[in-house]
Amino acid sequence: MSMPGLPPTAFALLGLLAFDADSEADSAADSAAGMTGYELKQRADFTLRYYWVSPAMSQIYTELRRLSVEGFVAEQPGDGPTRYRVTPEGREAVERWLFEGEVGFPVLKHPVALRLLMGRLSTPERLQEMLEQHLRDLDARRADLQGVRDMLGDDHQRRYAALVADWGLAYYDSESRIVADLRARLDTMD
Amino acid sequence: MSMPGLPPTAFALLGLLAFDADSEADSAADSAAGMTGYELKQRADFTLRYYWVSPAMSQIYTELRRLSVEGFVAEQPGDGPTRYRVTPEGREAVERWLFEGEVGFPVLKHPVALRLLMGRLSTPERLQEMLEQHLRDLDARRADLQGVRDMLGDDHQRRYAALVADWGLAYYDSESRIVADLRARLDTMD
DNA sequence: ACCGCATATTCCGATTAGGAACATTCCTAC
DNA sequence: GTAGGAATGTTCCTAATCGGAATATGCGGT
Repeated sequence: MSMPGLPPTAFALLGLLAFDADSEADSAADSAAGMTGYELKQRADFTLRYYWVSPAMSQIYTELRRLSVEGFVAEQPGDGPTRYRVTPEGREAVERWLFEGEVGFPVLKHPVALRLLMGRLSTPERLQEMLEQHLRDLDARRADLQGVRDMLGDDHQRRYAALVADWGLAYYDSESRIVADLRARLDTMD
Repeated sequence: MSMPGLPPTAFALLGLLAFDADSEADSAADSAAGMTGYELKQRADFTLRYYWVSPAMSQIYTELRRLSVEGFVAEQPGDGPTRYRVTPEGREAVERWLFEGEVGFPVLKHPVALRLLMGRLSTPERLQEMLEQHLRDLDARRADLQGVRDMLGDDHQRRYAALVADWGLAYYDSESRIVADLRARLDTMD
């Protein structure tokens, strides 16, 4: 019950497992219950990476073991790979976590902004190039996320995921606009 | 010369030191040259935290020692605290780093989006509350950054810092707008 | 039978995070 | 002046996290 100890990533994984359990409840005849660590990694790379981090494999398994100790997930070592399911306690724990304690402010690690900050030590041409590249990266990332958004469709089960995907898309659009403006300002700066 | 080894934070600090050196060159009669680790921490908390991380003290001193080994900063152990200055090699290293290699895409750790993603496990009321709190946090953060921006003024030396600060302000504004829209959509969702 | 690819898990070293702990100096109210 | 507290300056420790190499094990195709 040592709530404070679990890192957000643990709850994120727990959330994915809860989601998976709910989905499988519908498409009943689905072979095995729960997910393997590998599958969780896939899922995390697909959805989580846009708003959180894409956890390393090592971390996935670390968190799974920890969640298992807490009784929030149940391991099912069949003949094949180990499958993990959320327990009722686990589900309760995520729900509690969702509205408990400090949510905290987003942390941004923005290598482009960091370099622009030291613009004096570079040249306008190089900075323009860097921003142009950033715009291309933004386009690519936006396209990826749009793919995710399309896949979510208007399925009621996934409406929150869709909401957050739209948030992300709007963010990328806004960032592109801002960077375009910056490029214009850079031109008239020196 | 082991360039690849140095983490971005090291270059960020090196950049701050370079900036400091340039500033002191103007206001000549400034007592001691260079900065102490403590001062660097302050400076980092003031400017770097908006686009990068606010490095822990331990990390500041770790990086300083590493930079010293590389010959990118010079330690000056006077009678008081140790002061650090960029060396010409250090300055060269930042400049090289600025246009060399992969810049990389920003990484966002967004606890609010993460929780909204699991909205199914919460209630609309709680989610609204969370988003409202996020809007308040955004306002506060924006105000802080505006303070930084005001301090930068239109000093030619600091024009890039000002540019990046404006970027940040535009980002906060956009995020606020997006979240307000999300709140409206949430109301009509269930 | 063999190749290659996706799956599945463990392990390791290096970084990073986040402060506690510890001095020292500086300022300010009494 | 001086006692107490705030700011300065540095080290140290523990945990978390990263990032991928290493290692299996199936499974499908030829």
